[in-house]
Amino acid sequence: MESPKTDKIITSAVTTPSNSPQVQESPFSSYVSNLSPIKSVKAAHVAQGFPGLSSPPLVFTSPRINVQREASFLKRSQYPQLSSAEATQNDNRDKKSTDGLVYSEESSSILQRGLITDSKKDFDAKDSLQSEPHSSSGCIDEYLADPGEVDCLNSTYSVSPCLKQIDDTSKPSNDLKETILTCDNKSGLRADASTVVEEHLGLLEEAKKDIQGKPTSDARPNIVDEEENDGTSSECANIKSSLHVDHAIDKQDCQHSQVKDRGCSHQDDCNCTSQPLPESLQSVEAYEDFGENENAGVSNGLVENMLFHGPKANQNQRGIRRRCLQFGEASLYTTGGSNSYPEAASDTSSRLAATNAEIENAEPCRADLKATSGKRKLVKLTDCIAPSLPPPYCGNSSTFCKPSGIGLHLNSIVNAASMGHASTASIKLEDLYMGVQGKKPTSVSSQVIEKTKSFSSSLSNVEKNSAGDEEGWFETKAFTAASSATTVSPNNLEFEYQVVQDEIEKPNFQKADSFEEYDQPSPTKKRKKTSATESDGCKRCNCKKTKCLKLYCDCFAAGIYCAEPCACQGCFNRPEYEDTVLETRQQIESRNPLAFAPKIVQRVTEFPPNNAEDGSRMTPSSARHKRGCNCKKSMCLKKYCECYQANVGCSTGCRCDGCKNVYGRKEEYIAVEHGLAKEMVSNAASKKNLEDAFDGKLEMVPIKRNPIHAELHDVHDLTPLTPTFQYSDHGKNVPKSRFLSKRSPESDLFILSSYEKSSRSSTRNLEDNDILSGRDKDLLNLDSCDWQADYNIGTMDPNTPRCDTGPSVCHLTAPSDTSSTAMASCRARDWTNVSKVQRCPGSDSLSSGSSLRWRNSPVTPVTRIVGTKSLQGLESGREIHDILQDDTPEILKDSSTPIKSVKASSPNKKRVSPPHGHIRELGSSSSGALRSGRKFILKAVPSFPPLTPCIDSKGSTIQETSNLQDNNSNK
DNA sequence: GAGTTTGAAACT
DNA sequence: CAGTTTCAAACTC
Repeated sequence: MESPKTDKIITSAVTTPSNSPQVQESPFSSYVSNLSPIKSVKAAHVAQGFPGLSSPPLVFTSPRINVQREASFLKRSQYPQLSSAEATQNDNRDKKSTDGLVYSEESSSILQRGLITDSKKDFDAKDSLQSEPHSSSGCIDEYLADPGEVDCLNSTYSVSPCLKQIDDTSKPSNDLKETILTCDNKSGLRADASTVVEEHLGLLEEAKKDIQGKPTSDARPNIVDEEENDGTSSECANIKSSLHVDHAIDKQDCQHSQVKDRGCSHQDDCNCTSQPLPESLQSVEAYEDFGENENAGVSNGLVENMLFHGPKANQNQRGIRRRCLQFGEASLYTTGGSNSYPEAASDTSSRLAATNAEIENAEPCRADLKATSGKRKLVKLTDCIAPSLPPPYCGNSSTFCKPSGIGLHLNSIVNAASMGHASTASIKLEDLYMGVQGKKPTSVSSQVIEKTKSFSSSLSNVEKNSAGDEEGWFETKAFTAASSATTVSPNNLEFEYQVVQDEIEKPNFQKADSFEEYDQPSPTKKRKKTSATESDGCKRCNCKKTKCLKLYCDCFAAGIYCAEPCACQGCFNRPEYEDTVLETRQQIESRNPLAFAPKIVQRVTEFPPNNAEDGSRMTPSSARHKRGCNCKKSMCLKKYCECYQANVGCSTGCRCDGCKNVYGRKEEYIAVEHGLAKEMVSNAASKKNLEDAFDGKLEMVPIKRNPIHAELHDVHDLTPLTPTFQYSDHGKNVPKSRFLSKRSPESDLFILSSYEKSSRSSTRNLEDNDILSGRDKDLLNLDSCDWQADYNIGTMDPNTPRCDTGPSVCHLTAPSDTSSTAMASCRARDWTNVSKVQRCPGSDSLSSGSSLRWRNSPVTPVTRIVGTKSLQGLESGREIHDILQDDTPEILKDSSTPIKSVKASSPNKKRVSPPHGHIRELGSSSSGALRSGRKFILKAVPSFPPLTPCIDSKGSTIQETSNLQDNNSNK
């Protein structure tokens, strides 16, 4: 392998003489990849490792991950010192390890090997070619799994340059195979990729030109690059359907993949990079997928091709896993990426011209992407990178302002981050990284930075859309991603979202500054803007007495370690005190399982299709605070109010006095809910009809239902284990459910239940909707996509394909895999949701997604189930959305004050019809999209082990009623 | 920048 | 579960 690699390397070096960026990339990418792989793998493991800790793992898993990372970092630090020869040795080691890691799949193993070899080559090439420190290579070497990542990184970077070249040369390579192969073999991308990729890129560009005929070629090429890099994600998005299935197959895988995705996101483009070592295969597949995607992208039927490829990839579980991961990330990308081609050609311009706030509402990323194709690229990159960055570090995300996100903590951080520059974030990441390691990869970091800069510059050249700002932005992100990857795993997701949003909103960031700052080792103090103020755009804590080990500390509450920007005193919320942090977290969680759960749950207000009603009902921002505020003097008009701070309206859960929340008054919310309840009641009349329909439906699709039910049951079983997970996402959905389940006010359980319901509903819906008949798979896939999308995004653009949603779904599933990552992801989603909400108050989808992640993260099983559910009941996705939307408000209320929420629920109680079996209920709920969604939620609530069955019955009844109506209408 | 206000978190 | 205290952020000057 090595010899060929060397050859490839040589070739790559030769081929990329002008590819300084690649060279630079190689070190940087390698560095990043090292981080990401470790993180991803560890993160996943960690997350799993902390099953006991429902929520804590998520947040704090990162620390563990960090620990591992630290080891990796340490190694890295060492590597830099290592000679190139050592680096090569390391590469060999990695190869060996990777070989051992190679999972059952032979193809995957082969792919991995190829990747590894490629990566090795790349590294070697880098070493030889690049003056960059060996560290990167060494790091890469250590992380066998990373090779893929490295390759991805390299490939991504290289690709962009290649794209540039191609643009110039516009090579007519029709060799899809070659391109694909290169894609598959990331390493090959660099070595061979230089040529092949260029060709491929050239083809792509040509195809784009032909297809699109739009001037956005630049943007597209970038997009292509992104797709290639993230292509897996994009593909995943496209392949969502398949993914869903995959998810169903391997929930764990999905989780891992998610984690990986996170890692990937951190790493950059390549979701692949994030993939754990064993999943290197996945990465490879992802690459393959990318290649395919690219090709597809070239052709108009990108999405379709993607879809096919998804399944093609055979992609066994691994493939699926990857996809999930990629999807998760891809979701961000895919929305843009997947859309990019198909949409880009047709829609992008229009979209760009007139970004549909609504559409974008569903997915901020999308909107952003749409806003500027170039941004899309950036977004992708940013997505990748962003995740890596810890929320607090998040860059400026100027636009995002506040992620009003799900987690206040996160939000706060995010907000601050939004204010700050992405560059700063990157710097912070480095600081964190250094802090974690106790070392400062000064040389490496500086080199990396420089490389990234140069690379970014090259990219910028390549990408017209990105323009200089984007370049800088990209660079910073990439850099940050690398750094972040090293440091914070859990927060990555949040970070990503923030970053993405920030990028979108404000593509320009202080790149140079960030790098420069970053270069400056002075880790914490220099930048810390004394207080957690947002001056940097990154909020940070200023704890003086709590040692940053209490929820008072935003960092701690957000599940992230304190970093430079923090002005805390006697801080123990640092990687070196990981054990302490974890213990503390556990303690806090023991008291309140939802302590670290996102505080803000989004409703799926937008839900467009069926639910104009819901939308109307929903407050401008469907998101709500789980527990609600308790403001007495601020009238919910100041940041003292968590609801206001999160840019969400107050709900029934709030105990505020004289609420004047500009985002939605409690009274209004209640009124809306009442209206909903009335509707529910009216629908209840049709329950019988629904039931009948259900019976028939059930019969129609017993198999699906069975699996779903089984899953649901499992979920229920699981739910008790990890209440936190459940609650988060479903919290939104919960609202309804909360009526049903009074148990946990905040309880994730509600959320989970909602998920379950959603899944059930989805399944039901599928059945009810004739999906059961033969469409099941397709429906499932599609539905799952939709569902996921709904679930994640909450508000999918009607226009936007499921692809967008798909990624989100993946994210959702992914979080579950790794608690830490999940946390991050959840946060990220929350943020994203929040951000979206902020941007687009109407969109609730995002919040829901975040919540999902939470659910997933804490309770991997739940997430798994969810994934399966999503798969099964993709169609129900809409319903889910509806449910989420409807639920979200309730959830918020519920979550915040389940009991309190009960008031709101009271109306529902009337409607609730206890008796119906869950299945029926589910089925019924499924029928009615919106209503069913709600119904599902209700049912879901009961489904949760903790939740009282009575509540469930109620919920089920309600949903059923709604479903009945829907069914009736359908019939 | 210091001091005050505010509400969440923690404690009893 | 309610009340009180502690805490850090938000806010004001």
